[in-house]
Amino acid sequence: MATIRDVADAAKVSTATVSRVLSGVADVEEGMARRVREAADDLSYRPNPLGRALRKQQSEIFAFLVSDIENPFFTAVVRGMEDVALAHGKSVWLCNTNEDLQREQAYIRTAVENQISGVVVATASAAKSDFASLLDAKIPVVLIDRVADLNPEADSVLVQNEEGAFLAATHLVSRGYRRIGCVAGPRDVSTAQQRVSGYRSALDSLGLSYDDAIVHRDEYTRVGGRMAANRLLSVAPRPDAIFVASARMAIGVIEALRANNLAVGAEVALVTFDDEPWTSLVTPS
Amino acid sequence: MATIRDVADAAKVSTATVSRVLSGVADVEEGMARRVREAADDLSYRPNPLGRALRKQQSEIFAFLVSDIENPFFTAVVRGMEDVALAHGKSVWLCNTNEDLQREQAYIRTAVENQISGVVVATASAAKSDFASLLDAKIPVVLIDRVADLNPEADSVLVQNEEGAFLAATHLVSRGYRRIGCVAGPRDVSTAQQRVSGYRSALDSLGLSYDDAIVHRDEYTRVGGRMAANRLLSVAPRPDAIFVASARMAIGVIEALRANNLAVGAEVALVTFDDEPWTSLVTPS
DNA sequence: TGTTCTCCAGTAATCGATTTCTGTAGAGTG
DNA sequence: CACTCTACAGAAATCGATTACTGGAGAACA
Repeated sequence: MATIRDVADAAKVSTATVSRVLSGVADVEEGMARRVREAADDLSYRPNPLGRALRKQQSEIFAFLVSDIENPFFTAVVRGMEDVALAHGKSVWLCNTNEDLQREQAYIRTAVENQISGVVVATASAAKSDFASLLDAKIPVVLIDRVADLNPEADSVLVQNEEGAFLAATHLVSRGYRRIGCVAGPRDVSTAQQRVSGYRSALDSLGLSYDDAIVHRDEYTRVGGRMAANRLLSVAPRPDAIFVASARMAIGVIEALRANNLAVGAEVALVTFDDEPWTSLVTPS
Repeated sequence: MATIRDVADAAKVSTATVSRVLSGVADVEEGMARRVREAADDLSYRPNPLGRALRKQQSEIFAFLVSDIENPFFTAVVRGMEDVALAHGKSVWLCNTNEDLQREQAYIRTAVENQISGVVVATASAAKSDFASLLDAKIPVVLIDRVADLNPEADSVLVQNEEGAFLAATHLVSRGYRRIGCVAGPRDVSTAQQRVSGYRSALDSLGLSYDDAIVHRDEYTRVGGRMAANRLLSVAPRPDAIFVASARMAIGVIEALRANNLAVGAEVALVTFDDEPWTSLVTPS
């Protein structure tokens, strides 16, 4: 691994000149500049990112704090981020917080310490996630998919959760279902709140009453879906349709319906948020 | 952010002593050591990882080079790696090579430059992936899921691909199917080679002949599965069963069968490698 | 008492870059 | 011709840690 010293010696200039030539921050006499570029090329010199970050107090690395790496929605986002970052010569550091606030805080601390140049984050908790330490360190933050109550000023890229849920519930009503249950995500995740809210306002606007007994929350996972569905199906009178707030959960919900010998789409209708590859395989799709 | 200088000043000792106390490499008089620990505590000092890595020529970061972040198999691996790394105070840097050799090489270069302390990798190509530069830099490498022909000495954690494929094909034969096609992964990925090999030896051992015309390879994706299946279904005589070498591909295969109005499990039987959540939802499961 | 050894803490070098400071050569001006 | 200004390159400081080297104090021993 060649260092800037090696390049400087080969080109018979000082390290300052090498730095100036390669970063182009100041004018350097052309003959000298050419010698430097040739030496750098010969030695296939690449600046040591650690030395550079230490001095500049800023690394070339972005972090993506994702709440659940197994969620296909986020993996798709990762791919996009990485394409853009790589095209700009930066790297993406992917951190799985696992919906755990402490783990999120640990990663935030690591990001600050490593002088990460920017953070994209899907928060673990709408109410309790806090990015003040990043903002204090002047590290740009972009929220994705989920908002954070403590940092309302942060930039964000969101899904139209409320509108989507409204459409889904409206669809069920338009097909004649009247007692529509809801399997939703955790209470302190913003997307879960918004989807329940959209579901509720659809019922309201269509003259149906909202019934808390048939709205069940659990984790955004297959197991969470199954457990919420089991609670939901034990309520009398049983719902004739279910709006599920996540495709991950929908797997568990369908399993629960089958375990109860309820024909999906006939005895109990189902609409889910998200789009995962397998949704084309079930009947009805 | 407190630095070692701040701690040294607060405890009225030199930075060398602070370093020695906190890392415990040498004996320091107890009164002094206590002052240092208290000062570090008061200032909630945490060593700057960049400064440390630069001096020690070794960071506290592991990298996981994954060939396809959207593959649930790898995301499950990521979660496990992260649990262990975090318990040891290390971080995991996740890099999606997207089955692209150039991207893999770019990430390897970045890993070397950042003096990463270890790399786990699912190779992009069995024949062409090369980790010599990591090994030269004395960075430990562990291969996961896929082997690399150029680095046969590397440690690896693998799946029993050949055995699994053997069992799957044998299962189909035991159910009475005789013309068993195969939808496999890319030719230069080791898992794909091994799964085809297991499929083939099952046919051999059961007295069925291997027919290259009904073995079709494509990318380990839904689209790859659909395309391979379409090619497979156009062969006469048509196979009465298919061994699919990946669950991702199986989604595409099932779609192709349906598009051709072939009842899955009746007209054409199907067994797939892997286990994804949705496999319980299709009929037969 | 003088010499050697051990213990331990401070000084300074080091990792590899960037950037401020300093100095020199040549051009421009009165 | 003397002075000022500009351009540009090298010297040195800096980022924040670790660690080799240095040196002083006290113990051990002759």
